[in-house]
Amino acid sequence: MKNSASARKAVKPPTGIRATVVKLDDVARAAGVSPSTVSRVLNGTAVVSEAKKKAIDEAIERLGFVPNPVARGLAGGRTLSIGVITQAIDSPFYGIALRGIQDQLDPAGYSALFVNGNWNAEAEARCIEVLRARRVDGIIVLTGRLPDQALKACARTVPVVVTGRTLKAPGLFSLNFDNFEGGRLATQHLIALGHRDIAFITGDPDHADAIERQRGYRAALEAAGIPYDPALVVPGAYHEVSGLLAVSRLLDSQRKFTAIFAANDQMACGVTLGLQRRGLRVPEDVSLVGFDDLPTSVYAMPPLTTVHQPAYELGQLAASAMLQLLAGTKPTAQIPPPRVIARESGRRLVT
Amino acid sequence: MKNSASARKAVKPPTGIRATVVKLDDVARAAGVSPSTVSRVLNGTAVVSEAKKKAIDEAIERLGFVPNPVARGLAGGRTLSIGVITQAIDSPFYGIALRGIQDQLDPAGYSALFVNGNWNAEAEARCIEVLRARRVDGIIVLTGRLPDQALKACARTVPVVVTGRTLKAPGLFSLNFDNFEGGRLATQHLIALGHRDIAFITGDPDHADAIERQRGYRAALEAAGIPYDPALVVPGAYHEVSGLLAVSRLLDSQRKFTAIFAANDQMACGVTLGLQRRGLRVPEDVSLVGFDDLPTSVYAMPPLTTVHQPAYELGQLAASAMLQLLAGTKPTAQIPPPRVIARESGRRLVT
DNA sequence: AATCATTTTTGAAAGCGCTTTCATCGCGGT
DNA sequence: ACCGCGATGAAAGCGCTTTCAAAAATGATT
Repeated sequence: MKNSASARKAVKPPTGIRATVVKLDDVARAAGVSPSTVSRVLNGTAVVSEAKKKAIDEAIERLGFVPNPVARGLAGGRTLSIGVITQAIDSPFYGIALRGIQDQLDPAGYSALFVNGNWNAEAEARCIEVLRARRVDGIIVLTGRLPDQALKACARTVPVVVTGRTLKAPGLFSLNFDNFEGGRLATQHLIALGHRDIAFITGDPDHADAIERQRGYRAALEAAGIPYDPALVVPGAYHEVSGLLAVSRLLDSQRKFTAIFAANDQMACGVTLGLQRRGLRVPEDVSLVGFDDLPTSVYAMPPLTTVHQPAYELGQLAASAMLQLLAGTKPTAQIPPPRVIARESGRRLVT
Repeated sequence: MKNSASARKAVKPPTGIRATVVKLDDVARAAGVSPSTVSRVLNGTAVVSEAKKKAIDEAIERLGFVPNPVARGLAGGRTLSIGVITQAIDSPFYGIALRGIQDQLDPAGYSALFVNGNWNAEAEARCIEVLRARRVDGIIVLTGRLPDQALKACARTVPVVVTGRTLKAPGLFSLNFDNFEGGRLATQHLIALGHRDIAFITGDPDHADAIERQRGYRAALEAAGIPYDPALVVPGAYHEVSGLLAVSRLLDSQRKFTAIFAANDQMACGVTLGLQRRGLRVPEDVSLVGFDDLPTSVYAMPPLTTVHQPAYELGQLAASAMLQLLAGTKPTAQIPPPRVIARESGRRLVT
């Protein structure tokens, strides 16, 4: 019987450095106060006399005490962790946003817990369950397909920040980028360069932003008095191959065009390749505009003209809105408006 | 006095849906057993009679009980979460590896906690502290700059899987990609195409893999009897701009070359642009080979010949090795060997 | 200056939901 | 009837937060 005990002892201690973790009680003893008081200064839950506060702070410092987030989570509720539902952690666009989130959360002592929704409402619902089970203090949903209702319901339990849609509800803050305006601007840019036969490669029609961008395209056309021609609009799916495919469909259709607006940079990338495969060059033969302004787009061949979308800021704003929600203040963040970044893939039409 | 109590009650319940969470005790009561027994079947910690086991499973199912990971973490030790130290969550290469990790961990019920080391040993050390404070069950370190010693020390407390280096220690498993061979293969490929004046753009010299790739470059040269010329080797830093800069330095040096091997795809991307700025084309004037085989490289202009590095598998392997470590079995995973993917950026040298 | 009613500050103790010892209870073997 | 063994339950935490009540400090009042 003794053996098993000593065996366990022999297993745990080898922790190497600092096997014994300092806990709140140690601090309390060292500072000559009760654990409750330590907890109070730790959380700022109540007023504590200057003297004790100082003694406690000192003890914490001296002992190198770090509160155990797990215990805090169990006892208090707060786990100092924020769940982030991303659709694909390896997406070039969202990856940047995630970094923005982390950079904002870290200094506040919060950790982010990323889960992948894979553009699938059901998976997202499961993600929410996982996050709730883990007692996250808040949930940030990057776009996604969860019905608005589900989000609102969720927001009743835990603060929620959602991007990619506009939604009002208690405990819920939404942050939306003006995709319509972005699409309009991109198209207008092409029109200003003298183009009139502008093809549009749509994004995945399941994404609200894709639809908005297309609306922008139509609006710009209309404003310029150019009739909307469905033959110039080909469906894409937001990834490179779909751009490649789309452009070859476009070429096969025989409908003449001098410019293409692709609903995102990844497709624009595929478009360039598809064009080149058919002996057409960007921008000599066809002008091309993308959307997103991925970091790689600067180094595309040719460097891609595109609509800048502030992914990093998006993440930062979402995270700080969450922090505000948690602090009880009403977030007011706004995503900066879209703007087109003219590079070399677009050129004035010479007749 | 009563007020404050009722006030609190009035605040909590509005939880909306399923305010009352089912807990282990409820299951125990429903199944007519003690909490201990429920815990036992939950964890498979001890043998439980078929009858009770069935009753418990049924109760769990019926009540929709989900164990609280936070409580488990506090009580038992296991938190079912794995810390992952990544250098930059938005890196195109590591992003994919992260997905591999998640895809492997999720079905096992584990969650990944990502923290950024930013290629900085100090930051990584802090990451480890954070992860330990959060009581993660294991730590996966993707490359990084932490000294081997630190990792070994850490492995004494918690299982560690590290990539990008080869290291033996108890509780530690390492997974390394053969960068030397990759570099050799890439160079050899160019040599086989008839090139002899092959420039090399190095990666960040602080990364072990960068050095290995360069060693591979030299080895291939040597094997082919081509003298190593330092004038052909220019420093890069693994990102696009550095490729751009490197190539212009190369061009300025007047040293003639017919091919370039860039230590990663991102720099190759910058190289293409740099070359084009000087009126040179890939592959007509210069053949180019990259390293990594990023998903975007297929759609580069021209599609990039490169050394394939299995990022996704890397993540998967690391994660399953961790799972094995946790299960007490010795992981044996191996990263598949490098191979070059010939696309259009390399072409036979015509004299 | 002494007294009493308040308001603050503080500590004791009861959890949070689960795991894990430790002791107990049956039960077959001899 | 006695020993040993496997299945089970009671109870003691894990490290912290939070309630509740006691103690100390404050101020008003005579």
